[in-house]
Amino acid sequence: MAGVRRAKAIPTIYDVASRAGVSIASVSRVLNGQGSPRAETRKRVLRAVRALSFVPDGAARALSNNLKEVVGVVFRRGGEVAFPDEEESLLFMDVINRGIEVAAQRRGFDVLMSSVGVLDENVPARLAAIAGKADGLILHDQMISEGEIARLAETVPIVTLAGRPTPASTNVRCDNGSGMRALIHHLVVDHGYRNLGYLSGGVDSPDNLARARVFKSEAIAAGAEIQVGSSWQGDYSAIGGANVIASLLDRGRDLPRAVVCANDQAALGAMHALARRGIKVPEDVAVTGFDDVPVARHLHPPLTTVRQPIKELGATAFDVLYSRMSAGGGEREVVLPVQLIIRESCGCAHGSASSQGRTSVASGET
Amino acid sequence: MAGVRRAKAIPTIYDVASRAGVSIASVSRVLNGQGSPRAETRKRVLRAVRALSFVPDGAARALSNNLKEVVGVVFRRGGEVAFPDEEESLLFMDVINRGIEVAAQRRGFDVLMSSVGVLDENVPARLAAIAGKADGLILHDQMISEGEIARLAETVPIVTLAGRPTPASTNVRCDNGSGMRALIHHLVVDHGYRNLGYLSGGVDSPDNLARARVFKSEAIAAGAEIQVGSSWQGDYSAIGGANVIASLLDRGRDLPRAVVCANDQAALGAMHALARRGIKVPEDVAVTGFDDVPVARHLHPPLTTVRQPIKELGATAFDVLYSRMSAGGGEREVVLPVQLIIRESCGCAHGSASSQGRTSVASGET
DNA sequence: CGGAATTCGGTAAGCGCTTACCGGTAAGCG
DNA sequence: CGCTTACCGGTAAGCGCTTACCGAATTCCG
Repeated sequence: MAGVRRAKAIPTIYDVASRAGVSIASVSRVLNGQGSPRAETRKRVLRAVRALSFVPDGAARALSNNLKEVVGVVFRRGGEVAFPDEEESLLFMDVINRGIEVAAQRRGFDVLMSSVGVLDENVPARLAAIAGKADGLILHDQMISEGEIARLAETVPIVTLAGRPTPASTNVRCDNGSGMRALIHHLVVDHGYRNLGYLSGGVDSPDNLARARVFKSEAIAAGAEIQVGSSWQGDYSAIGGANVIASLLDRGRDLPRAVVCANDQAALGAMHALARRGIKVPEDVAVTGFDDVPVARHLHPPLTTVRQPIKELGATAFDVLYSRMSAGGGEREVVLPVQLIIRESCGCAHGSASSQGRTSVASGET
Repeated sequence: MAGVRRAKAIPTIYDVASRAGVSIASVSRVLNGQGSPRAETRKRVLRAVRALSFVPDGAARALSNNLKEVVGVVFRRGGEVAFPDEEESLLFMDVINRGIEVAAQRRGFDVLMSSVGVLDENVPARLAAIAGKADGLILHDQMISEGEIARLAETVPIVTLAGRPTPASTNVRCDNGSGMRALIHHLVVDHGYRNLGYLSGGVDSPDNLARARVFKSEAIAAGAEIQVGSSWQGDYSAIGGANVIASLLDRGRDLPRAVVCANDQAALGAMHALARRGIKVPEDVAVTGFDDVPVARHLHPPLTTVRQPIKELGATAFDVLYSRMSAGGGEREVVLPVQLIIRESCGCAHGSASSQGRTSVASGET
């Protein structure tokens, strides 16, 4: 525990009260607009507040009100950054967080951020610490088991992002199914690719699982061949994506006509690896991503991907959490629509219509 | 004020104590590792804690310890986003925030984020609200007057980023002087440009002022002509930068050989505007930025700029704040070194050494 | 084996705020 | 003019936790 302990005596409500010549109740009342203090009283209190630069202590208010007006957001801090472009992709979460922040602001809440390192042990304890400082929690990724979520959810309302709903928590995610469906349709039907590979993301990621599932069923339904499996196992990172491609090539495997990546970062890595071997994208192999992080449009060629409504994801997470806090319960899952963003890495020509919408909304299972 | 009020009775330390058959003091002691509870006692407490999923209330702890272990970070939420590339540039602050978060983590602190809209009135009140919830404050930008900072600083320690030191607060910034000096040297001496314009940032920004000042003195000392003034007034935004260039052109003014922009975003806007008029960068006009945001290297041509140690800026801000919290007082200003990043927008050829370091450290005034 | 030195752990006093409750004063009314 | 009704504002309890203080139980030593 830190050795900090503020020393200087900062003014309390008692100081204000005595300086204004009223009781602490009156001070509190004028500060919170409760009751109906006389104009005279109000004026004196306000004067004293100003004179002392009084700022009411949030902890005391929270304790008294049983409401902190703080929502905790926990996310994973990545390991090392291997690709120069990767760092900015990390910012995917930052955009979500902005969304959360803006939504929280509307309700007078502030956002308490806390990252946990990939190799931090005792994550549940860290989460509990945050939980104690907040009225509710938003969890990025799958950072703890469902059982642990359930247990924590007994203490604070919880909303997960790109996780899995539990009886005690709501999950907010994008419509992986429709996105992948639209993507495969474009690749197989529009471009006529007959052989696709799925470069997967984290094994335990629900998003990845959903994308993989739809990839398979949709590609097969469209009559294309697919390549999946352990040699196609990535981890959402650029370096992971590059490794998959590199080792496939090292073992002399034939690459499919199109590599569908679980997310943009993996696609970025894959494209690097391909470029290093002199394989042309999209002429030799098409590559697609998922997410539409800002850098996607700057890649060479610009990345065809599925856009997630990133900011809305965050805002929705907060709104759902807020309603859980006030009402309790609530839906188990909220699904936001995605949009297919066609650029050039899929094989579409430079000048062609660069963005074809394909939007779908769902609110049940995918 | 929100109408939320948690209903479900969450367990308190009393519940734990009675379930474990000990006093609340003992519970507190085993939870905080104070005193020397007997193994038996400890075991029973821990069991009860587990059984109840007890999480100590942060507000109560904070109140009792007079330490919240929370640091508030306040930043400006931008207005509308005009250029597609701009959104990601906004993330400049997010990187700083990451730095803060990581440093905070090391001390067991969490970060309370709060943005204030450009047109939010009553900013001081919002700041006070954050101040009440935190042990210290980190302020991005110049969001309130020095007088207000001083007043707030009576209540909580304050560190500003890219602001101005006050008797009561420390400022953390990068070494604008050396960066600008290196840049001008490169432009005038290496490239031989004799005529430079400074596309300025926000008028009241200390960073902008410092950069402008050194731009002038250095360019003049090097024997170059300069263009500055109200027609060169931008506001750090891409749209602002574009407008400056556009209106200069509209009025038939001759552009200088090189446009030195106050930051990367303005440079981005300027390059857009130039491109729209068919003016070639860097052949006709060279353009440079400041900050080295991630997108800088993706521009066409890649942007020559001055790199700020963004993450370190954040980490340093926290460290300084932390020492202020524990010790009080502390230095008035901390200056971090920058590095000139030479890419192509200054006129350097594609294949040439793409990054020439020029680093300098300072810790006083620039 | 008795008294002193230790150890543990319980009791209670806050930390700074909100608010239920109630008493006092002033206004309203017959 | 006396009594009821409102209206203000003060007193005090309590939010959940930490910890100073002290008594009880245990251990140690002469």
